[in-house]
Amino acid sequence: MSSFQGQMAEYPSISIDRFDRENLRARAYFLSHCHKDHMKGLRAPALKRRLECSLKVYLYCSPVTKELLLTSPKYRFWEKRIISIEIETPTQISLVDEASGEKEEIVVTLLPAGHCPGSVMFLFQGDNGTVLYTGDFRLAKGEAARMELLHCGGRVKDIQSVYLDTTFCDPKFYQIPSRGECLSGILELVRSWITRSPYHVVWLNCKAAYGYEYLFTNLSEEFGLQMVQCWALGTLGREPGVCVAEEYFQWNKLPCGITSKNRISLHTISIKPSTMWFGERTRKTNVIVRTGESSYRACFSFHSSYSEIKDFLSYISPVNAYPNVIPMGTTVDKVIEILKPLCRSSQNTEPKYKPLGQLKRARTTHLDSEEEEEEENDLFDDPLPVPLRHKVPNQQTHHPEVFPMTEVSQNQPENLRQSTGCIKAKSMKTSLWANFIDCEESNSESEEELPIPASGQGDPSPPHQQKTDVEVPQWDVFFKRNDDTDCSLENFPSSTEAGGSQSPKLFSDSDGESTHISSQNSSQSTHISEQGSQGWDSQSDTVLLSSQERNGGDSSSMNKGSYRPRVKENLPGSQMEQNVLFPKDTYSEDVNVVSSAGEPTTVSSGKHIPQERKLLTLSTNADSQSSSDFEIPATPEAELPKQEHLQYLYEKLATGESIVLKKRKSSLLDT
DNA sequence: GCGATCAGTT
DNA sequence: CACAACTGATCGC
Repeated sequence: MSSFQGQMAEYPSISIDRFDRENLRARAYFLSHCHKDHMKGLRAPALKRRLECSLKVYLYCSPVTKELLLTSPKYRFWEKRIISIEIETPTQISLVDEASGEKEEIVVTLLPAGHCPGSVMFLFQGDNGTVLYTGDFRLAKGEAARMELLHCGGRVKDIQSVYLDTTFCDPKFYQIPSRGECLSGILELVRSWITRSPYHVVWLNCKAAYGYEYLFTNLSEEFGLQMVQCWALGTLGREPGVCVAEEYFQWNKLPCGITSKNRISLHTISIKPSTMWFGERTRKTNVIVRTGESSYRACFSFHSSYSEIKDFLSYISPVNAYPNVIPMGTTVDKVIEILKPLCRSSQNTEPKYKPLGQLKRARTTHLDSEEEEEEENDLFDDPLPVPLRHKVPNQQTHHPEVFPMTEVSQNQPENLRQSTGCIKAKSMKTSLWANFIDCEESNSESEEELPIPASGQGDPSPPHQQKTDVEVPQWDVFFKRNDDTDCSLENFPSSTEAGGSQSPKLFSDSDGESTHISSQNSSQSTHISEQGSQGWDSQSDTVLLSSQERNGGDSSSMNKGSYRPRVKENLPGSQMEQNVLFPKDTYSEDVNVVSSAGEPTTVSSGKHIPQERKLLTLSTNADSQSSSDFEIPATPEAELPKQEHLQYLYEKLATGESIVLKKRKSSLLDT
């Protein structure tokens, strides 16, 4: 649970993930992801009033987060005041103090955080140095090294401070199986069960949180599963019997495998995702643990493990690191004690490790007895004793295209945001729950862990530990841009007035290297700031935004076709598929049966379901969301989505409306 | 009645 | 096992 208070020492005029108290005075707000503990005060009357008075205050977040947020009526008042910023697109924001007129420029870059759909880290660059706020994150070892925009000229950027997700920053959480490992284990368990008969089903018993989309997507892809969602919090505005084909089972009986009124008995196992960890020396065991006759716990984590945190931080090697979270059972001091040795300041004062080779940037790496072990540490495997570890090549020139101002995504069809049943859902809640808990809790916490798989017809062999890393990303998609020599952001120019030249229309430098958009005092027009030789001219991929007021109406023309998203995390296909599986929030009434062949079917009575299709029952609570920023590699044939497509995806992601799941990802681009 | 907070639950 | 979110009780406005 984040205990970050919202402000960073270097840039106190902005607030991140906190919107109360001091933060009410912020010049700009940032939201890393849509989890409640990062949204404190976001819909409080105090902030609402502030918005009404301070027309230049905006909230910046990823496009997916924006959609997720706006799907809830409670946050709808933000609609005109949110500016979504594309992932990995450095964007300049003018922070204006409305009282004094004082202005500060800052460049923010959103980096995928791998925590939940839309989750990002914020990299801020400005007069007070470069700082990184991670929000909540789960990044595998080495992933920071693959993030191009954490680098500059082939080196990791000079980062002053990192505000770090330290949820598992405790040696007891030394290792958490990777998503790939966990997925493999779950896949195997699911496979071993559902292949037994058409009536063997799996109930994925997820708690109220979104972030499981990675799991669902992969499961549905792997098995072409039909998925029936059990919206425990009452998103079903229908009679239970209507939700699922009658010839199969009674909706409310599904999770427990009780024989349906009419005929067929289902054999159900429940799989409950939960975090499992392993100490440094602990032999990793199975990522699946049997907890009962027909219940399993499967490893799944939204946060980086202790070793992943250390890998991340030591790679970034900031001057300072501040914990955003104090894990249970530990103290701030203990966490800082862990973080400190990974920071540059510490290494400089007491170098524990003498560099043996060439460094592009002075950076020592300490030897931590409890950490340096076997294959986990790749520090010394490389030819150079202290490898740079960044994998950003000296790319060929890739001229950035004109990035439009990103608030264009404000222009969404209202109807997409208006999910059905948001009012009804509430009233259905009770009865649905009643139906639901009617089932015996096959995953009850009281169940003992069963060391030996129970026998019987329904007994799947426990899957073996998975060693395969199924999540090896295709990193080449990261390397297409060329800004190798583009370090200008590291030495961010002093906050100069954007200066003379102002043009009413979007402008792109002739050499394509730099496009700067800055909205000045006028709320009606957009101006180009010629940055001249201030260092800006080499800032490819930088979008300039102002936190000042813009009218929504003028932005649409800015977007059309001019923006070019990165492939990496914006995999439209996977988002779409995830979307299919995740009707949005409490506002969706649909129960979708999704077949691999296509037509997502809102299950209604009498709909025939082919027998050979398996059913995977998903139970989540209402806030489950679509999509994921997880390490889903780009499919080789994936194309760059167009702006319209992306917009469509973001909307769908947030609303969770049924999206036709055509054959595979690529086809989704064509909707 | 609403929101904030805390404790307990899942 | 934690996490994120929910529920209910309490308190103050």
